[in-house]
Amino acid sequence: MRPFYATTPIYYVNDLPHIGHIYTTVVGDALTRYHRLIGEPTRFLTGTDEHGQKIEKAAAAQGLTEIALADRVVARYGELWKLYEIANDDFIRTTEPRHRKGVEALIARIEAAGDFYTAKHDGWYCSNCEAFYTEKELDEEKRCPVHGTPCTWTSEENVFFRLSRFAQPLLDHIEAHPEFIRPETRRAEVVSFIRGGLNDLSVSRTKLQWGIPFPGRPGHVVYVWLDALANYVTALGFGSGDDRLYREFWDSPDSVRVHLIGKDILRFHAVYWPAFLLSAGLPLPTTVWAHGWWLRDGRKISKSVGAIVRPDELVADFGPDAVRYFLLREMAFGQDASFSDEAFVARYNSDLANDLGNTVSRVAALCRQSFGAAPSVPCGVNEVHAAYRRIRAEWRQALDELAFHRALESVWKLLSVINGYVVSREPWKIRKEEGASPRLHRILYSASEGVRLAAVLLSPFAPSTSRRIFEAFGLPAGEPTTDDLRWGGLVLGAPMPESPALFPRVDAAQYLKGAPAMDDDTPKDSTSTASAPAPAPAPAPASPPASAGSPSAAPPPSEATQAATPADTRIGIEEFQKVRLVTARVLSAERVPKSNRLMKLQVDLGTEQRQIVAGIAAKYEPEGLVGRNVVIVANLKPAKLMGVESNGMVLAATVGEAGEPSLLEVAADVPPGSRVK
RNA sequence: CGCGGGGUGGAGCAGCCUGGUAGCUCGUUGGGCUCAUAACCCAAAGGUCGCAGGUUCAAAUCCUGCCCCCGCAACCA
Repeated sequence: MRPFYATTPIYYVNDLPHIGHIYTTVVGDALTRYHRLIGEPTRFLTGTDEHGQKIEKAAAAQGLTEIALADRVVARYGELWKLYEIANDDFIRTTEPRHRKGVEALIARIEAAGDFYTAKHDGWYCSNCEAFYTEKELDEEKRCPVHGTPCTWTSEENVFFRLSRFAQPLLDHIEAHPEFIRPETRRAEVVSFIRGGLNDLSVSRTKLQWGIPFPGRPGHVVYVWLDALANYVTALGFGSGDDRLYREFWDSPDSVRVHLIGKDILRFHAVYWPAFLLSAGLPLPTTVWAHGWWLRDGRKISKSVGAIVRPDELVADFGPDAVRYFLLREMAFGQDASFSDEAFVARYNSDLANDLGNTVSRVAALCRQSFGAAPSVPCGVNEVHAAYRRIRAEWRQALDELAFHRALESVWKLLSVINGYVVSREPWKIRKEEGASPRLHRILYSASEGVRLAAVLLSPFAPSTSRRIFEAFGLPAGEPTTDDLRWGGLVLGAPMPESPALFPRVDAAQYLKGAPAMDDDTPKDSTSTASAPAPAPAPAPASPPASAGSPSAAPPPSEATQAATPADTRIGIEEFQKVRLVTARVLSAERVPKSNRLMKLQVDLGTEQRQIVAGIAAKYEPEGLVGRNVVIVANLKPAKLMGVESNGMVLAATVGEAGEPSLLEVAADVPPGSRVK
């Protein structure tokens, strides 16, 4: 019995929960449930990363204390995980005393190993990333490559970690443990990164207060990543008086320790974290598993159809298991996958309604009609049983490789075998001819037992659906155990309650049309959102992965956090008049080189001529622009876009999801420079 | 040389690590069944596995080069 320990990254509380977070967490939950099902001691951890400058700033901006801000987001995660039936054993917050103690203990060990030193560190610092960049990484404006915001030349004394010492040990470890970084492509990525040379890592900050004070270095706060990564052991009681869990799940030769992460935070988990552990003389994780990203397939049909359906809405409409199933089935684990409403509804109808739901109700109905209860004569030799043995092996192998999509495929194979079996035996005919004969009992026993076992195999993925299936066959609805994986668990003659359809079919066309319509028509009076779990964090096309937040992670979150405040955003006429709108004629237009959106325009304002850069190149051709009479904002401060100066702004309507521009134009006889108001 | 993903029957994908009859879902066509959520079962049609070389008895799979799509980022002042 190898103890199994799975973790998600701890999520940065400056970020709202999105599909990436949900995905990683659902994966961790399913994986842990699987290991529990096969009889291993398990532990599943998730949590939140709450320190760092971004939090400090965000809290200040909202007039809250940092901890109050974090509390809010943590509450949200709590609801979300409940909604998705995430059975995490623990939830760690980096602001908890137990975490701080653990971090101090970890640092003490690294310190004792002599792997810290203090040095003056200057460089270009991005406060969003909380990281330094080299000249090379910045553009001429010294802007951060991640955020595009200006970096500041900063000079501070930092504590450094001798990361450079660990290049070879890490390579050796990776070499000796093929399962350490998966999938393979990620492993190669890390190896080449390490071979490129490792610089010592600055692991303290003096510019902020919101963090764990660096032991023995007054004025220094522990760098967020060193702080955050440590959660995987601090949550087990590392460095505390009671480290039993730590000894069982981490510091034991048997235990299997899996970090599930998004591929964007690979470096932190596969290089920095193991290096910290090596230095501290602690065991490394068994496997760092980097999954892919959920991309949004936006362009299939016109934008009005199937544009945006958020996981929240899907859960409301279809239940958490449908979403869990979709996430785990649709993505080949490790690769990117795309999230589209069409695919969701298709899977829902064909897999969940037709295959799973229908098979359950079909077999259950046959039993009820024939016996008014579960079959009471067992059967041990039949094709369902034979197929099950094969399928269970496939299922296990797939799950041991974290190939959730294949494991689910196996379960569906079993369903198909059951359906084929039922058709070939035609129990409805037997019932008419022989009544409730022993033969009929045996046949329906095989089918029912197949359904029960399918539900057991499905339980890590869709726990509540499994329970409902058990109930339908009069079985106890608890979490299944190893014994339940054996053929023969059906309770003979158990009363079978009438049960509603597991997954009622939906009309795909109607649904895809209907869903966005609600978005468009309803003028969103803010009160109507009350029933929806969370206002959708509406960001762009791709859902960034679930990151343990910070440096490499997603762009700064939108202001959606404030949500629900129906502030009066109307302005007075005076304010509007500050904006000087005039008409202008386009004299010439050319694309800005290397840009796919920017167009450089020379326009005539009547009294003057000026250059404006507009983000319309995706839609308009230069030739088609010349001579047009457009409306511009004339009194806008000049700015540089991709190095090209822009003196004003061309007005255009923004159409649809993609934000396609449609130029505002006025009649040809309006002279350039006419005031627009 | 910014980072990354991908090109496999009509659509969406798996298989590639660990070479050896090309597989799944949806769709199409024909048949069956009527217990079941207009669900289910059987069968069929449909593929130069992006291109070109190479390694090999054998390549979708390994190596080299090339072409093409897509996402992110940089820019929609």
